[in-house]
Amino acid sequence: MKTTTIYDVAKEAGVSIASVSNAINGKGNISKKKREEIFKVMERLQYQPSVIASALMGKKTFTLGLLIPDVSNPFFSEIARSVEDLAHHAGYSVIVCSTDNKDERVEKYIRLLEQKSVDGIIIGTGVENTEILLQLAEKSVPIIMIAREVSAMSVHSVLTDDFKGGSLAAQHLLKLGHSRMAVLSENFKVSSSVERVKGFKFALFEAGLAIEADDILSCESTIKDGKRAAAELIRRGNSPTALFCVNDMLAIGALQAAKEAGVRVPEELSVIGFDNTILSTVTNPMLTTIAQPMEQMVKLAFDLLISHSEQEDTIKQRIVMQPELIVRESTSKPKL
Amino acid sequence: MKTTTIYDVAKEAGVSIASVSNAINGKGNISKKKREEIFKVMERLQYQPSVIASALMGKKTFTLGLLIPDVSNPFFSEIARSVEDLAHHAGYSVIVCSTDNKDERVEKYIRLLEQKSVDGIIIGTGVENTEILLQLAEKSVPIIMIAREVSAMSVHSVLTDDFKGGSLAAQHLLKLGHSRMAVLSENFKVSSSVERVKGFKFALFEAGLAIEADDILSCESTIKDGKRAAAELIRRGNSPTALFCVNDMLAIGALQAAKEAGVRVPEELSVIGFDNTILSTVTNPMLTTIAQPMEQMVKLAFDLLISHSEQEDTIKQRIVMQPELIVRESTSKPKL
DNA sequence: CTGAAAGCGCTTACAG
DNA sequence: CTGAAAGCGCTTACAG
Repeated sequence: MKTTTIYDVAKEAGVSIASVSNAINGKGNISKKKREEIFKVMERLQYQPSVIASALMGKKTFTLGLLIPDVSNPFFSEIARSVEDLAHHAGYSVIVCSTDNKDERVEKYIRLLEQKSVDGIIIGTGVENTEILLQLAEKSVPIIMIAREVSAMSVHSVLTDDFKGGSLAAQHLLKLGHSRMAVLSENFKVSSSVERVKGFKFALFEAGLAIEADDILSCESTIKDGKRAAAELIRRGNSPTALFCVNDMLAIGALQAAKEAGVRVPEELSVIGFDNTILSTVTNPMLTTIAQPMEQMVKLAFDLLISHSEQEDTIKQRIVMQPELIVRESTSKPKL
Repeated sequence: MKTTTIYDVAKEAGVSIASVSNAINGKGNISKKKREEIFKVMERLQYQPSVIASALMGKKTFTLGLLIPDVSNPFFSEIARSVEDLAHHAGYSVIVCSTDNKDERVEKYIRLLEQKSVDGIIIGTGVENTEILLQLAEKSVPIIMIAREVSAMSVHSVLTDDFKGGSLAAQHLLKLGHSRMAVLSENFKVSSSVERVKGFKFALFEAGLAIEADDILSCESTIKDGKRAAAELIRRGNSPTALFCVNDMLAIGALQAAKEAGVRVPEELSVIGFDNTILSTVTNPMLTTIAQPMEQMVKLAFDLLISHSEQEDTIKQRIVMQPELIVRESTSKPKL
């Protein structure tokens, strides 16, 4: 079926295509009468302007790219939803790109998004080879980082104070009376994880405690991996009384490992997560965790991205948000 | 920064833009020498063809739309990931559209997708006013329904045998020895839910049992709603020994209600869900549920959509997949 | 206030 | 094998 074009409505309305275009965009001067006439015809013909064509004329595509490690991970799917809602509200659509934290995927996706002339890219994924992003930042497409950071990058970024978040976790555990703690960390290449661990250690240090290198386990970021690592920790015996997990996935793994080993949470082992994903409300016991103000972060990021695309030369901002402790059921005083 | 166009590489390579285009698309005949020359120049200039421009010439946009109720719902975010992977592999990107099962959002998104000339739309969301879809089906953009159905629609669809799924749940409970059961159903407008409940009731009927109208509760599809409905059921007293929830979200709500009321699952109340989302492995007890073969379904849907876009006239297919019972910890024999 | 014309970056017959 | 030219559906100066 032939789609109706601006020519069809121009002919039907007895005007030039320029007038139709002007009517649509509220540009130029058109007599009220003609405008109304044109709108009527558009309606009757069910005319839909082609954003493809108008994009080719240098207008926006009203499409945004969102790079995240994995949409099927609740933390990121929640981000995706927030982005989508804001975008939709502003007339944009969003192309979701799951990178699995693989640089090659990042690169491939970025190239794709460039070819499609997206109006901006929101990056919520880690990148090892920061060259990729630096190059991208040089180009014309506006980008912004969210919940991730690449050092010394000249791009806007909005993130949580991960160091503070780690400290918060430690302080909570400290206050409950724990002194022997362990941590499950994601792959040390993820900057946010590193910061969280640092913050955790620092708070311990301030309290006059130290954490043994042995008690900091590194693993991938899946439930399964968290479970494996936690199981190992438990098997070792002489276990800590509390476990800080750098994200909720790992914490859930830890919960499962404890359950299998017959270790009661929180009575025998307190577990604290990070991110406050929906998962943390679903476990039993429900997970104590550190929340990032994701909705606000997404809002800030989005606004920055969109306004940025208007005024090229704004100074790159780095907005840091405050994390918050959410106490639920997985932490308590250590058993004597 | 001016982006480099086909003209730039043509000039640089000393050929016409037609030759560059031919080289890129492997069309026409170009001497090997010229082709290589051209590719070298493209590389050097970091030339990226504009899909916008080529789309305007009637080529594909290599963009797909995905309509689902909510990306932040694990069931759908898993679908989104599968779709994305297949799409990416085939060179497509996907625009994710969360509809909240609202017709107005469906309409708005569809219009947006049309204006962007997507190559196809995957619909995994319910629609009340089927007119919307019927109209869409008349148009040129190929569509396919997944995990949802709109009666009498002349579109491809791939779905699970929800009736069978409901029966499976009932049979499992029956076999365990339950005779007094209740069901938590989503909004009766969702076709798949209706089928599931029907299947459940039918299996009961075959076993010579009936279910009282009172014991079939309808609610929205959130954890909170499931919790509220289940709490009501429990509060009523004279409770059933088993509860079939039409999806995992509701089942989780039921688990929470039981926990709050001090009703032990599965000892005092068996709970069975539907969808086998990641959530069902995270609860404690882990959720017995009915799985849909989502990956296969997405694969079939995707292939159908893409091939469909090539050959307009294929007969509309309706592919039905078999559900599977996944027994975990939330169901057991009823306490005497 | 309105329209003819050029142009966005490509692809595709069509000559040569 | 190669290039000139028309055209995809728009927008935007520029005349009138």
